[in-house]
Order: sequence, then C-alpha cells, then structure tokens
Amino acid sequence: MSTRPFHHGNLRAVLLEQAESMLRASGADGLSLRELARQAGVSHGAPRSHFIDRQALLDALAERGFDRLAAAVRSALDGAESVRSGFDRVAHAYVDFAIEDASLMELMFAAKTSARPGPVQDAAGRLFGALDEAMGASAVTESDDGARDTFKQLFGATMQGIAALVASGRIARAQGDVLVDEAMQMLLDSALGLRVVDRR
Amino acid sequence: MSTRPFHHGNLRAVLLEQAESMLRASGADGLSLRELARQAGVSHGAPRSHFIDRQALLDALAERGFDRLAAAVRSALDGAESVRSGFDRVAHAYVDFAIEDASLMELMFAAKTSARPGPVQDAAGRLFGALDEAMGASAVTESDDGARDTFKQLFGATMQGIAALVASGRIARAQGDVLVDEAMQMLLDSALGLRVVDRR
DNA sequence: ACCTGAACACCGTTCAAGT
DNA sequence: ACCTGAACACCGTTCAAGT
Repeated sequence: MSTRPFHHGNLRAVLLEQAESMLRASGADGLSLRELARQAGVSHGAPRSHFIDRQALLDALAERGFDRLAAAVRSALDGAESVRSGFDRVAHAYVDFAIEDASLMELMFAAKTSARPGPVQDAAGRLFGALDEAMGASAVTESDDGARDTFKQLFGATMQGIAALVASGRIARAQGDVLVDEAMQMLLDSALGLRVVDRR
Repeated sequence: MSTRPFHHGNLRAVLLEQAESMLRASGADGLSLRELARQAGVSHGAPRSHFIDRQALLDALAERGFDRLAAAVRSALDGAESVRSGFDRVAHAYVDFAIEDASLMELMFAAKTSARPGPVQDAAGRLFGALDEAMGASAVTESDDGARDTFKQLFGATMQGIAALVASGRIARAQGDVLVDEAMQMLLDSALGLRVVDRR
C-alpha cells in the first residue's frame, strides 16, 4: 500500500513475528536464522544486530510465549462465575494454548531455557503468578504451604501431560478436553489435604 | 585387550550405543552423524550403510527406548505384592525413566516419530501393552471401556507431566516423587467411574 | 555388503567495512 | 546504531568408487 515499514526501524519485530510462524510451521529445529533473514529481505548477518545468538532469538520467543499464556490464564479467570468454573476455564485455556502452540510450549519448558536466570525466567515467574492468582486470590485453599505447592504442581503437571498427549497425536483433541474435565474433577475432589472453598 | 571388534561387523551396534550416550549428554540437537562417525573411527559416510537418514537413527533410538521402558514397567509390576503397590511401582519406574532419559523420552513422544506407522509405533504399542497389563491383568477395573481408557490416559499424562516438570529443573526430584505418590492416591481414590479391585 | 572420500547445499557465527 | 558481505567451521545427504 502506501507506507512500507520495511528494512528500517522494526526489523526486530518483523523477525520475531516471522520466527513465531516459522516455529509453528516447522518446529524449533526448522527455525533458521538465514532463512529468517531471507524472508525479511535482509542480509544473513542482519539479525545479529537484534539477537546475538540463535538461542537469544529462541529466548525472546519463549519470553513472549510466557506472557501470552499468562494473559490467556488471566482472561480465562475473568470470565469465571464460580470457583469450579474458574479452575475449568484456566485448565482449558492452558491446555488449548499448549496444543495450538506446541513447539513454542516446548521452547518455554525446555531445560535449556528454564535453567538460566534472566528475562525468560522472569516471564515464567509472571505466568506462575497468574496461576497463583487463579488458585489463591480468586478461589482456593486454606491449607499449609506444602499442600498448596503440591496441588499447584500437580495441576500444572497434569495439564502439561494432557497437552503433550494431544500434541503428539496420541489422543484426539476432544478426548483431551474430556481428560481435562476428569482431571479437574479429580483434583478438586481429592483428599489432598487442602480445602477448596468459594469465598464469594 | 585381545579381540577388538571394531570397524567390521558391529558398526551399527556401536553407533547406537554411542548415539545413546551422546543423546544423554547433549540432547537430540547435539547428535551429529559426522561426530558419531568420528568417534567410531569410520568415515562420515559410513553410518549411511546402517541408517539412511539422521531420522532413521533417531527412530532406532526411540524404538529401543520404548522397549527398555516397557521392560522397566514389567519388572516394576513383577515386584508388587498388592494392587496399590503395583501402581506405585509402575508409576515411579515410568517417571524415573523419563527423568533419567529425558532427551530419549522427548524423542519417543515427539509428534514427528509418533505420527508415522512403522517399527517405532510398534514398539510404542508394546509399551502400552505393558501398561495395560499393569492396569488390567494384575489389578484393576471392572468398568466400561471409556472409563478405562480415560483412566489410562490420565495416568500416562500425569506421569509424563511430573517427569517433564522435574526434567526441566522446575521442581526437585524428591518433590517429583511426592507428586507421584499424591497423584497415584488421587487417581486410585477418585470417582472416575471405575472400580479398582484386588483380584488375588 | 560395507565402507571411503569428494562434492553439494545448507547452517551459525565472526568481523571488518559501509551508511 | 544498524546493516552488508566475505570468511570460517560445521552440518546432512548423495554418489561413484573401492574392497
């Protein structure tokens, strides 16, 4: 059209956008810096000005992923009108994200990125903060910290596991939804040593 | 020593062995065919005689992984003296394997490999057969098939999720064991619509 | 049947040089 | 500050040729 905001100014944003769709299409393995530069119409050395490393680009993607997922969790929580529906909505939002952006999710939870401290871990912390809100502020648990942590971790692990099962094609997506519902029922009804109460 | 069974005869086995430790050390990304050939003292083209592809090598690794895990599950089941201890032992064996061989586990459950039919999927089938034994023959469920499948999938998803949490360094291994115990308690006590009975 | 070695196309990374 | 382009070391894959 009229303005073509190319080459100059927003290359970093362009690269991130393209990298995201490349990740969705071909996974992290298929994400090549040179191919990225080609698609952006710049020389193969240009990305270096914005990302020192291939890993730095992957880190930036993971960081954005954490923030998007945190936003999805918060938004799911906003629409809930009971404790139970809050948990259900958050769980489904989490699993949906993990399935639709399976490669991104892999990146976010790869041992490589989650080990080092830095902006990625900070973003991960923001996600866990959102999940804490979902379980704490709006909803749950007058229990000791150990039981709360265990519950939270089991919640996360179960959602992650279900998403992995669907993403790997081993079960259908609809069955994934069934599993989420069953798992939530189990988690909330379980004798985990904590109490789920509706404070409103 | 005396016999050096090199170069000739068992290159395929040597490559697989080395590839396994290379996978453990550096992950699937760090697994290079050329480096593998170098370590084996053969030319870079030699592996081609045994694996057409890099993917073919990864497939072979995944296949072996499934069979090793199936063996571990069976062995865990053999040592159980009650239904509950059977589930616990299988769950811990599964999670232990997934943590110790995290990269191999990723390979086994990657969408890439699990999609296509072939020897890898067959090996996956043998694992699921072993898990079925663990839940069916020795232990569980006089229930409809849907509930049984849901239970099995939830079992697998939960174990996989816990293992991923530990493997990514997000929780400590000891806490992983705690989660496994809690999860098993939940799964077995839950009102999932199936009945867990001890037939012995 | 199994292995060698040259060849090809592709990488990521570095770095001087341009603007 | 941002981008270019040559250079380097590494890939996977193919294929004729050797044994």
